[in-house]
Amino acid sequence: MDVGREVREPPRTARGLRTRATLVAAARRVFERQGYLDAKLTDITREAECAVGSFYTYFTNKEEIFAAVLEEAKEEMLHPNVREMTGTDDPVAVIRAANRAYLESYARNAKLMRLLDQVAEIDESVRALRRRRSEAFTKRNARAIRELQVRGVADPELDSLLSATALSSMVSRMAQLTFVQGEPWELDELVETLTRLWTNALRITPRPD
Amino acid sequence: MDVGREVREPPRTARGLRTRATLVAAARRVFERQGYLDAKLTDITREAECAVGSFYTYFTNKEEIFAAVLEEAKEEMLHPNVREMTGTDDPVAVIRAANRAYLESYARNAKLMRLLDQVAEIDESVRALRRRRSEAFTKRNARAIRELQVRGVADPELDSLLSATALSSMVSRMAQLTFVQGEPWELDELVETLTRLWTNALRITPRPD
Amino acid sequence: MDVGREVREPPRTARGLRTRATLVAAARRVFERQGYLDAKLTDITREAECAVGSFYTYFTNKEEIFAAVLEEAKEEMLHPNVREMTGTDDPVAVIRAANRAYLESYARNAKLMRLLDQVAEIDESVRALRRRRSEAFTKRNARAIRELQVRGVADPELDSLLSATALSSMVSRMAQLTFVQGEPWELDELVETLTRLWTNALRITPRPD
Amino acid sequence: MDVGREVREPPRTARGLRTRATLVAAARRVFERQGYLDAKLTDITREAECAVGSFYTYFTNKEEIFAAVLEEAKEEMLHPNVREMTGTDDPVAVIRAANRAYLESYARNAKLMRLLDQVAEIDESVRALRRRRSEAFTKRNARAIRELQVRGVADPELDSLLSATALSSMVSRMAQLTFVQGEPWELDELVETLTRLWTNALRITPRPD
DNA sequence: AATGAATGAGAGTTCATTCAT
DNA sequence: TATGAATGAACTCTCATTCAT
Repeated sequence: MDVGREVREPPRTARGLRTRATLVAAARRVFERQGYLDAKLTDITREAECAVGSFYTYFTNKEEIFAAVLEEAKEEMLHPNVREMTGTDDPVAVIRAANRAYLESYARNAKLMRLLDQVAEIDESVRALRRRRSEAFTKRNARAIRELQVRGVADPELDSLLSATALSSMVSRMAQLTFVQGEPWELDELVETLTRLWTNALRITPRPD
Repeated sequence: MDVGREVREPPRTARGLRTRATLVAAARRVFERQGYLDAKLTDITREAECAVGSFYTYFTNKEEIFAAVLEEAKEEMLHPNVREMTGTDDPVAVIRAANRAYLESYARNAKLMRLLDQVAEIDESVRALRRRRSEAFTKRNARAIRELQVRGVADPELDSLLSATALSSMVSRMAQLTFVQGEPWELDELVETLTRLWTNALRITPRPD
Repeated sequence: MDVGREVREPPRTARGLRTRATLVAAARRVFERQGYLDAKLTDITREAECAVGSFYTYFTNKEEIFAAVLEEAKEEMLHPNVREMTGTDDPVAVIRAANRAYLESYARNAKLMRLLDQVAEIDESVRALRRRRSEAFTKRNARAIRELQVRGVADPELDSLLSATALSSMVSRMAQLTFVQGEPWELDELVETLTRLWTNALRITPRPD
Repeated sequence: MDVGREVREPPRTARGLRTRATLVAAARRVFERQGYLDAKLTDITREAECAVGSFYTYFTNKEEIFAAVLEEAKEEMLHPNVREMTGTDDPVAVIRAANRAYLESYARNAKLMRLLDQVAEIDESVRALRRRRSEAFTKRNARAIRELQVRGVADPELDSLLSATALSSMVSRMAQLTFVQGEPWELDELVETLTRLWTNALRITPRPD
């Protein structure tokens, strides 16, 4: 995960691939069950039903297998590009769809998201990874806001990037509170309120036509 | 910190009080410098220039001294009741003042806030403490929103508690991004944009009078 | 032993001094019994009847306690300045006395010398230590040879430093063969033959007076 | 290497012979580069570009492949019988030629000699092998000394075997200091001084004829 | 109250050797 | 024969906690 760390060679045989995959899957279960800190290497190898030494055939340490777990789970956590999916131009509908998609994805991967929160507090490189991902998401939102401003349907006074960051923060933090911390909001309720706050905040006006 | 944990008697002598205070101060420095996890008890006693054994005269473990550090720093982190301070009834001015006060306080205590983030990921009781504090803050905000709705100057469609939570989340997360993660926003810029987003989101209308 | 290695603080109490000394004595026994490589830290603590952790109170690793063993044994291995002791000016007698002293000291410390041989092959810093010690010895001998050459009683063709090194090497290697490798030479026989070879080699002539 | 150790069958196929030879050559490079102790079996197989398992087809352990390396290098390290080569009867010339031959051979094989030193400290059987070799050499020298004594051209007081051992030790140790430890003596200087010390030591007198 | 040495469970890591393919 | 993954005993080192002084 860290730069300059020696990395193990990838397995050359089918058997090796299988063992490596078993270890990554076991690691994910152990991490989600016990948290990153309390997960010991032996917990992982016990869960994978293999010898300690086998761990070191594929990974040099806990960070590295955690990186592998994230790599494995990458697709599960991707934010879809909602605008294209919805096939509409109505900004409110697009924002609503995006919020819903984000919240549903968060709910599905709640355990992993919680894990990411924990590790991000400990490991600089995970923090960086996470920042890179959310930056991409935020920039897309900032571009969308700018377009709305140009079209004259959003508050032109707002800084688009800062606003996108703030509103994205609002949504992601609410997702965290709900699906990780266990605050008892309903998904529909969340989607509606967050969408209304978001569109109000941008002063999105009903289409003039 | 956790319920049911045996807790050390408070010191009875002046000397004891002094040693305890030295330890708490040293612990804060060590925690802020190394983070909670990397802070070893011996680091704390070395920083306090006292023997390891003395630690156990006042605390049973690291969690307990961390609780003492938080207790000590409580006042520093309080959010003032801005409405009373500003002496105005203009909701935008009040919100702007509250946001500024919050952000300034966060900036002042950035190291401690970062520490809290880290420990909250690890220790359930700190997570609970933190939730209690922000709940109090959020409820005050929810009440204020309700009043504005009653007065007819805020969007009546919004759920006041959920909105208060969401908007508070937005501000606190931006504080974290700026003062802990190091995002390069300016304080004034932040205050203005967040305040505008917040008041827009509530659709606060200019006073009818 | 190595430069730049963090070193443990010396003990502050009598009890600490005692434990440290116990460990060093135990280490010497274990090293002499099993050799440096086969001596495990746990062998040393078991021999010293203390916990593993106590080892690390005083030493950071095996090299460091080995250095302490050498430090402790330093005096035992010193080469006396024989010339002053013999109180004679007869070069043959002085050389004989020096050789005897050296061989007797080697015989007394045979186990330690063997240990030194072994560790010198492994640890650069021990090799350096050893070179420093024998250099001092050799330089003294070179000076003595030069004096004899000046007095006209030794072969003036010989390079004094190279000759001193070679003849010292001869003696020390014979000591090693006899007392470490177990070659069955008698001490007296060794003293006489080495002395005769040494004085012959320098062509020390009977005093002209 | 040790008696009673199970030894692998020699390879039966050409391919097997090739693999074995590759391993021995690789082992020598790895040993000379890293030293015996730091050479791991995987280092050797990696250097030989073959699988770990193949190692065990030909050797049972590290000692055995080291023995094979020595076997391979045997001829390189042989001490020629100089007397026959020089074709002269002048003892000084013969001794000079022998010393030069020895030192040149040592210089050529310095890396291997250093390796031998290291392994001899660790492995009893290598120590024995080495003793056998130098004994043969020493006995030849002792015989030569005895002849000189009989011919009346060498000090008759000296024990021939002990003297041969001592003088050989002197030369071999100087070779070690120079070509392994890096003492900066010149080859010619060494040859001359050692030869003079050696002939002086034996009190070799100019031929009476 | 203060001291600091003693403790030892527990974690990470290495690597010679085995073995199924 | 060749391959390289699998194994686990063995070792080093850490550090919270105890305890005698």
